Amino acid sequence: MISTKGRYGLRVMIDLARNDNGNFIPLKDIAERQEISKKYLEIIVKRMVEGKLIVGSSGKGGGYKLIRKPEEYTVGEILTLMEGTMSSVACLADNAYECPRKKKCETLPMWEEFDGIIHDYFYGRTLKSLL
Amino acid sequence: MISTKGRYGLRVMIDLARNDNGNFIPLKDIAERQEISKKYLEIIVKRMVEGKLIVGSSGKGGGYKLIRKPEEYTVGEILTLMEGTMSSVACLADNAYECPRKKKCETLPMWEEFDGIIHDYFYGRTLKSLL
DNA sequence: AAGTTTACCTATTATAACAGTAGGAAATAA
DNA sequence: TTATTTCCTACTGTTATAATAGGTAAACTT
Repeated sequence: MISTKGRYGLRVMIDLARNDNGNFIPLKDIAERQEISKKYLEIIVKRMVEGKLIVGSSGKGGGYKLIRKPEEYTVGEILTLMEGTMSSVACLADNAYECPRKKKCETLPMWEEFDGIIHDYFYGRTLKSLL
Repeated sequence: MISTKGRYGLRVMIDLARNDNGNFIPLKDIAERQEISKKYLEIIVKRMVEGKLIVGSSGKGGGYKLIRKPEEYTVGEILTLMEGTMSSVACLADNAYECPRKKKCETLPMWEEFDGIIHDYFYGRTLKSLL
C-alpha cells in the first residue's frame, strides 16, 4: 500500500507543475493548497530534493521548483523514490535477502509477473498525464 | 506490499491442493514442507477457516482440507481475506474514511484505475493456475 | 478409560514503519 | 538588519508485522 510519502510526494509534484511560473514556489503555499501540514511536507520534499526530482532555494523568494519538464518525470520514478521500493513482496524488494526457497517457490513467478505489470503501469505514465 | 499473511496463506492453499488425497492434512506436515513455523501458521489457517476457504478437524486424523476445487478459488479472494484489503491507497480501502478532497484530488483517478488492474489480475487467476 | 494426536484459543513480545510535531539554525533577498 | 524560507536534528504516539508461549478442547486408537 502506497503511504503518504508517495501520495503526498506526487501531489507536491503536481502542485509544482501546475503553479510553475519560473520562480520558486514556497512550501507554505503548497501546504495550503494541498491541505497538508507544512511540517510534514518538509520531510517529503527533503527526499525529493535528495533524489533530484526538485530543487530548493532558501531565503526570501525561495521555495521549490521542478528540475525537468512534467513530461520528463514518470510516476514510477517519483513513487519509487518516495516509497523506497515498488515491489509487491519482500522477496523481490531491492534490498531482498536471498530466499532459500526461491527455486521451488510456486508463487514467485506470479509475484514477478505482477511486479512487471506494476512497473509498466507507473513507468508508462508521466507527471504531465496527471495535470 | 503483500505481507507474510497473504504470501504464506497462498502457499498453504497450494500445499493443501497439491497434497489433497481426500483426508485432512495436519498443519505439522504443511509447516515442514513449506518451512514455516507451525505456530505462526496457526494464525494464518485460523483466518482461512473463519473465511471459509478451508475446513479444520481436531484430533487424530485431523488437519485441514480445501472446501472447493482449486479452480474455484481465485487468488484475489485468498489475498483479500488474508490482507484485509487489496487497495493500493488508504483512500480506497474498504474501511476508508471519507476524504474531503475526493472531488478535486488529481491522483485519485489513477489510483482507481490501478486498483482495477490489481483486481483484474488477482481475481482472474485461480488457485489451480498456481499448481 | 487412557493415551495420543491434532486443532483451537488467549495471551505476550520485539521490532519497525507510519504519520506526524517541535524548535531552531542557516541561507537569501529586500 | 529584518523578514522569509529552506534545512536540520530530534522526539513521539500509534499501529502493523512477525512472530513465540503455553494451555484447552476435540477426536481417534487401543
